[in-house]
Formats: sequence, structure tokens, C-alpha cells
Amino acid sequence: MNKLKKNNEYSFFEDVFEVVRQIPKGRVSSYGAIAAYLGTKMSARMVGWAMNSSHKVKPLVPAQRVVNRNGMLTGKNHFETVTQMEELLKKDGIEIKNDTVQNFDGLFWDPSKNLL
DNA sequence: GCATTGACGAAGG
DNA sequence: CCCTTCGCCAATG
Repeated sequence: MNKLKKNNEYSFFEDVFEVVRQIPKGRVSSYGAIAAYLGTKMSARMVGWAMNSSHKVKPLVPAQRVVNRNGMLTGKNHFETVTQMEELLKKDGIEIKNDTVQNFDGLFWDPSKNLL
């Protein structure tokens, strides 16, 4: 499957990982925002799909900081444990209520605005 | 090679 | 205001 990857063309997966790693502690971002930063704003799904491999890449990607546009921890089910995601976010100082990031609007981190 | 699914999002009813 | 439908792109069956 691998090995014959176009050396010039890195999957946008790595781009997603890189952006997610840039998310500051205590902040969260959304799939759509990351997708938009990568240019594929219409395909936020692809970002989520990329996160599917986030657990197997070298520098673990803080996927827990990436939630949907509603601030809901939709991907918690894909973590080692369903509580892992909210626990990690709580450690970052983010309050989680009912699997949803509180004050999501205030904690939201837009890569296109901050990373640029 | 076509059909289904997926950690989303915006629009329509 | 809540729920349903469509669109996107890629991977898997």
C-alpha cells in the first residue's frame, strides 16, 4: 500500500496533522476550519478521515482538540476510550459538558487567522 | 467498477 | 427551532 507514494505529493493527511499540531493548548478547532485552511473547505469529511490515521503517525496528533462545528466531541468514539478525548481536553483547561466543548466560540482557533 | 460509508457542514422543510 | 437531505472526496467492500 505504501512505499510507492509520489515523493512530491504528500497526502493532505500530513497537512492536516501539521495544522492540528499547531493548535495551541487550551484551544480547539473544527474540521471545516482546517479543511478550509487546506483549501478543501467543502470536504471537512476528509479531515475527519485523515484523523483516522492520526493515532498511528509519529508525533501523536492532538485530535482531541479537533471537534465538529458544533463543538461536539464527535470523534471521541474513535479514541482508545470514549472518555480519553474529554479527559485530554479537560487537562488542557477546556470544560466539557455533555460531550460538547463549553465556550467553544471563545476557544475556537482558526488556522487561517492565527497560523496563516 | 459501482455502491456504501465516514471523526462534517450548510441549506431546506 | 429541530430534523432531514444533499454535497464533498477518498477509501473500502
